[in-house]
Amino acid sequence: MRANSLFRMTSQRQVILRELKKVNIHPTADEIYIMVREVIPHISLGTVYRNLEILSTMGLAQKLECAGNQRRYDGNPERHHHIRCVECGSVADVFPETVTAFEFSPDSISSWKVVDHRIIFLGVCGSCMAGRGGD
Amino acid sequence: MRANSLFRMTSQRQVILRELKKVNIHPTADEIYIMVREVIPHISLGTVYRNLEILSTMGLAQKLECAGNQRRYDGNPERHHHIRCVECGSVADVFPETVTAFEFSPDSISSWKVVDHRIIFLGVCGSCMAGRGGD
DNA sequence: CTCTATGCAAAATATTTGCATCTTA
DNA sequence: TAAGATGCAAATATTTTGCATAGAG
Repeated sequence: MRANSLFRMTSQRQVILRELKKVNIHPTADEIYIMVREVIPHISLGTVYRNLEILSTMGLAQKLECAGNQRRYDGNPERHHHIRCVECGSVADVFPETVTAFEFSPDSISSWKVVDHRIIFLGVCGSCMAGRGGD
Repeated sequence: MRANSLFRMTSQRQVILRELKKVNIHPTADEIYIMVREVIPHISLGTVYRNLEILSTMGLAQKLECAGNQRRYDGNPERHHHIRCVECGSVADVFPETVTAFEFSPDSISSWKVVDHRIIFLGVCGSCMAGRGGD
């Protein structure tokens, strides 16, 4: 992918983006591959990886800052945070409006130019709490 | 690794922890492997992976919440945040004292029990800024 | 037409695991 | 001396890439 590429909107790319936007589970590349194959049976996993990368570059999706060991993708390109279940690993969205009065002193990292930040909340999701018997 | 294991402090485990604590680059398993081999030439990469996992379980080190594609480890088990360079991928510490007046309304994630949070700052590190010609 | 994108398969990375043997407690 | 740990190598992911061909603009 060159710096000045003109990206084309192929049917594969459209379907990958549409399927990614349909779900809120922040799927891995492999999970997206499975979803997209329902629509384009002969699509290859390589194409899925390449397109997720390109869609992120285009600003139409995003690679998650973090989600355990495997890379996950988010069809919502808007800036937001996430919460991950420490028991089952599921990931949900936390929108910035939720976070109030957040400030930090950039002096402590003065040799850096701070551009942005993302917050990862850790918690226990509803279904895992239920599984624990409401603990 | 069983739930009730009694962990033993082997020389490999000691050296891995000591080398990990020496550096502040938040190394990958492979980088730790290279450092430890200076001391224990015949150690295996599998042992390094197993011990990093166990040391994290023991609370003597931690796996980083996030650091791009490869897993990274931190010899400082205290709770703290990180900043990652968007250009070169290097990771530095940001201690919680830096972050003031941080609050969020847990209502928006009411079905979850929020346990903790980590902040990932994104920025450009000193050397990448220098490389850019001060931009 | 030109240049990007695709499918396929192989390669490159990254991490985990089985097993015989060694060590710690 | 029993249970955990190691080294080695093979097995598993996971992600990237080369190449001939197809397709978008």
